[in-house]
Amino acid sequence: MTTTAPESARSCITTAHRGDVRLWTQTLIPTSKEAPADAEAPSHVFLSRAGYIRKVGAGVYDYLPLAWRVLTKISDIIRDEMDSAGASEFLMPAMAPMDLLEQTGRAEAYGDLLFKLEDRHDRAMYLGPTHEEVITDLVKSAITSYKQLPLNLYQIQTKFRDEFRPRAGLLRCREFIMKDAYSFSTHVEGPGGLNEQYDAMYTAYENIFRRCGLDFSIVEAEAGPIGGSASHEFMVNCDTGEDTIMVCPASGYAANVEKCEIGDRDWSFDHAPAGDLETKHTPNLPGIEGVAEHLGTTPSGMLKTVLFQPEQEQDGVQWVLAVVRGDHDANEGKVRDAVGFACEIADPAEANKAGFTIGYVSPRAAMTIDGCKLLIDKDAANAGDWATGSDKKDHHDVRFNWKRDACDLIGDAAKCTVTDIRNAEAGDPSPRAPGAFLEAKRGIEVGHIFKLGTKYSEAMGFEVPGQDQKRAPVIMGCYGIGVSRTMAACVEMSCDDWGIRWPMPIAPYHVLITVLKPDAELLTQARTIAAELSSKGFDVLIDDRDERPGGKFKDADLIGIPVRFTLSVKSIEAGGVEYKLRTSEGKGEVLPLEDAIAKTLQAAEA
RNA sequence: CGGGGUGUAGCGCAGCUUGGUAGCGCGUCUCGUUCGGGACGAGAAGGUCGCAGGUUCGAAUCCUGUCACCCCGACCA
Repeated sequence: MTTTAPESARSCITTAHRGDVRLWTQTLIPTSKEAPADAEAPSHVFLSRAGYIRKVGAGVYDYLPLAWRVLTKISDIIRDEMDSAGASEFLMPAMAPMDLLEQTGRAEAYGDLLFKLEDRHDRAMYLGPTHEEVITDLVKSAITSYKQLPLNLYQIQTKFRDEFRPRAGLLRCREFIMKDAYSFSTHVEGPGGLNEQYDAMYTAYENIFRRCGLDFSIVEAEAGPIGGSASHEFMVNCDTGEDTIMVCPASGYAANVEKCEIGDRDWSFDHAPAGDLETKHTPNLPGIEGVAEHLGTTPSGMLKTVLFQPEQEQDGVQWVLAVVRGDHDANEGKVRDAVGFACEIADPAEANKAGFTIGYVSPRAAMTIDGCKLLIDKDAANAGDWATGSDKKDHHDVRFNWKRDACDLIGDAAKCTVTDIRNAEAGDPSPRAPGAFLEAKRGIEVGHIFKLGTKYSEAMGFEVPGQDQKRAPVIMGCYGIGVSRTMAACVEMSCDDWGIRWPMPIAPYHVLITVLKPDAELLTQARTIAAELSSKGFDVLIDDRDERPGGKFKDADLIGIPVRFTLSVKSIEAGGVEYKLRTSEGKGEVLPLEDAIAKTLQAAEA
């Protein structure tokens, strides 16, 4: 059977909407003078006040028409670039049976972060925080040969994560919109391999965030299970960001502080003791600053011994003691890399039972307690005059000297390693350029790409036969963009005291026509101008409300449309419309209509 | 999950100590005057004071429980 498309459909070869014209009174833009009491972050305040979002519950928001237009524009850019990079859009369900997550152990790994529910037959279900299992299950059933790979599928969908503490409006919510893509390959290197897929996504992401008009950095992130530099984060640069990124101005190296390497530092245990080891009473001093002050030193003169436990049993190693300078923080990922297996901060009760005095652990505990591995940060492997815990409650030692007081340990390579195990800080030597120093910046993570490897395909038994007729697990990558977070991050990046300043590409409308006194004549004129702009592809919002000028101007600044045309009896008498960019100060200039449109085109090109 | 705090009109808040007619500002509606950067006057509507118990002649207020929300911290593919 054949069917013929109706005549009207033939002219509709594209559904991309450009050149929308909308009356303010025709849509819902509930602006307000005051923000909700709990809003602090600029994006939260302005998106609320400007009528983009509204809180439904903790970390759950309505996206009102203006917000939805922004999200749609971001999504369209994403689709365009993902499609160009060879990925295909599809859609998975938000809800899935729990046994999928149980196959990979993530039902437990996610813990309370997972929204769980039961259906009427008491079957366990969950709302997807991400979709590796669902897609692996799908592709496993559909892909039966290496000839069908590589493949990259993506979706734009609502995700659910029951965050302990949702905060800052859309920046950290429990329900949010995410683009997630998954690639499948039979090999890593070469054509069609994981690396090629990954690089294509890297480029697509660069294009996406650039086209959205964002100021962003690409940083190395905590690596996936494959290891190496297998993960990058895309960060919107902005001082209010939650994440810290480290950059080397000389080499261009940039990394999340969690992951950032530190350049080489000199260290040596060959320092003469400053005097006899002495144990001092330091009661009721919880913080390291307090202890340092009591002992007449500073945190940088102290050793901090952080106790880790292997996540899984390791032969011989039950405890990992990470020693860093008192003013530094031990880094879990670096500790893992140094010992070669995953560790977590030790459970205090278990540690105390094993003989550690949590809060007062010294490196020397490794000498008396079985199964200890000692890691010493390079900055802690120096000099001979440290203050440390003394393995006794409310006591610290002073004038600790590595060579004299822990000789057996530092001489035993099996038990003790000196390496980089702390978080990088501003001013640390760059790992890529000798003589250069790291700088710290703040950012908001809007994209993250991973080389997953075979973690999920192995757990779920997804293997395909290769050309050599051997079955091998498929190699995966996953690539996420927080769509709703991108919108909020953009506001954080680009706003002033009065409201939002959207970049042209993702602004809900390109031009706002503020009709000062919306009588029939001016409104007709506004529609004519809007039609003209629309024909050039601009989306136009006409403020036709019967409000006083002051309120309309305040609202115009608040909602942040990049170009404002003001239409009034005065401007018409003066020969045209008043043209003003949201980013420019003052009143704007009255121009003949064609000049104003020309300027708008210019602004769109910029 | 630890610590702190808040639930009263659409939004922001007072009232609670010492129980007795539920208030203010903004917003909304009506009328009038205004009209290029959040006007002025007059009038009006709108709340079972988070919920459930208890004490009391009487509870927004005191007691118990519970739920929701927020802040700091911890945590965060």
